[in-house]
Amino acid sequence: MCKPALTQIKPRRTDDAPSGDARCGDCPIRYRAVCAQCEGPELERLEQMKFYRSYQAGQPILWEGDRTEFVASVVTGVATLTHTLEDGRRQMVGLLLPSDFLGRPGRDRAAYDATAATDVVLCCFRRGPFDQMMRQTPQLAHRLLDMTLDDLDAAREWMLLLGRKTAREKIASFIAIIARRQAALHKQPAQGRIEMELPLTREAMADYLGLTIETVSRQITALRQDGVIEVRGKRGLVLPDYARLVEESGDDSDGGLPD
Amino acid sequence: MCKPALTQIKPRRTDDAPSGDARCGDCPIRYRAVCAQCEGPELERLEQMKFYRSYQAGQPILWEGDRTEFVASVVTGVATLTHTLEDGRRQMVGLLLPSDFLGRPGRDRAAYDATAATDVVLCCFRRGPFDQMMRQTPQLAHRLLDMTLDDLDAAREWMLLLGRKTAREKIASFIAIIARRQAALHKQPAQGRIEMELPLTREAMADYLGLTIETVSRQITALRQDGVIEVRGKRGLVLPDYARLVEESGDDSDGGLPD
DNA sequence: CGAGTGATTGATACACCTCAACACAGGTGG
DNA sequence: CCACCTGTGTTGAGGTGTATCAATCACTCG
Repeated sequence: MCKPALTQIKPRRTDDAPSGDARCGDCPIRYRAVCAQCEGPELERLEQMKFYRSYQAGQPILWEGDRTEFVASVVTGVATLTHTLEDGRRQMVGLLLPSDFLGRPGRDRAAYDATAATDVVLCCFRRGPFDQMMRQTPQLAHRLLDMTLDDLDAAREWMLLLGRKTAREKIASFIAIIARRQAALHKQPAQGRIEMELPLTREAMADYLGLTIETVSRQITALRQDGVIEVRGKRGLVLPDYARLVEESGDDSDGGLPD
Repeated sequence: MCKPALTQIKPRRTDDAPSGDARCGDCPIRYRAVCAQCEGPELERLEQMKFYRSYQAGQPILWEGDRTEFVASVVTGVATLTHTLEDGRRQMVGLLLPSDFLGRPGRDRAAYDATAATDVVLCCFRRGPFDQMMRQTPQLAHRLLDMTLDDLDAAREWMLLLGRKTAREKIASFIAIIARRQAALHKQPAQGRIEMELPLTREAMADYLGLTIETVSRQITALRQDGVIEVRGKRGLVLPDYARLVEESGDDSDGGLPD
């Protein structure tokens, strides 16, 4: 049905970033991440625990089945979660943008491959101490529950896309989701003319949408020819009219991923 | 891409079941539902709050956008969550079996349609009191977090199915999931010869798997002709060899839905 | 320059959808 | 009792959207 993954991840590794420089108070995701509702002594405790890690675009973060030593928040960049079948068919099952949470408390093995799609900085916590703190800190557990419920909603929206949308609608939906989340970063509503950057390669988009690279490429070409999008290089896009794109996506009420 | 939903839900309604008869101690899902880790006074408080509702097969439980007055655990039967696009394309996004939780704390509107696939009994809690209790009872919040994380894992497994599996693999995967969960109810591993009952119509299966009714029917016929399954009436199935079915499903390590 | 990677485009194949007819069981009413 | 209807599932013929296979292009890097 689709080609085995031939692409080899480059084996280069980034050393851990010099840890603990940044203060939580200055953190760009301070009020959106899992730590959002922690203050005072609790924030202090997290601050003590945390350490940063950086990954270059294309680097693996975790392999399915690996022991996980840490959980983490994405500070900057984009990471992906993918499932792989024995014969190499791959499906992306999660797209982690800044403030999203990576890892599952109470589970010591990764359920999916995690990969850096762009350069990524993670704010990590060792699993043991973090689990312990979660048991003692209700607002941390509540925040994580909220975020997980948002993830579940996003996953279900995504299932609708995978199961019932055409290739053209899938591409339009994907671009709309990215546009909305980039707009949300600047605290603006997505509307009118938008310039944006795709955070994924065509291959990763294909894995996200349950398509092949070729189909992704063809549909992008088609949307360009129909004036729905303009293409600027490999990753750059201009949306002359966001509403037009949403029309193409198959649903106006496009809920989509949590911001 | 697929036909608008023409099926009309029969307008018959069941009155609420005589509430509060059953004691939590006798509940068949006592140690698997959201209340599993509550004891003593907490269980007592839930017991006071709870009320039962019954729905006949085919009845709607909630419409997308409805105000939700309660959250609930499925006690017996099977319910479904579905998303619908304006043009009528439908995708099931959740399959709720006994002990699964319905509803989202902290949200007052339903995000999807919920429907009784078979006759269903729910153990309900009014939203306000339940939310309040969740804020005061860490083990309740933790249990719900755990269950939500399981749901998220299941949704992601499902995404792999929707995005990358063939029709035949989808059918085999679905049957395997149901077989495993039915086996789990009897606390047995799924293996060898299994007799089972499909809890869904062909239409609901199609909505689950992102297929059409016709394709579902054809693939079941094909699996029957290949000796992978035997068909007993509309809903009955015999699996001569569970392992053979799993082979057909595309993945041996078939994680799937939480039990 | 050549090698390598990511993306585009074209020709063809086929898996699944669409439309349509039919089978079968259960219920209802004359 | 049988004719009729309705809901559910099966089967067939044909069309189409996307995958597959393959060639080429644009860029970057050594």
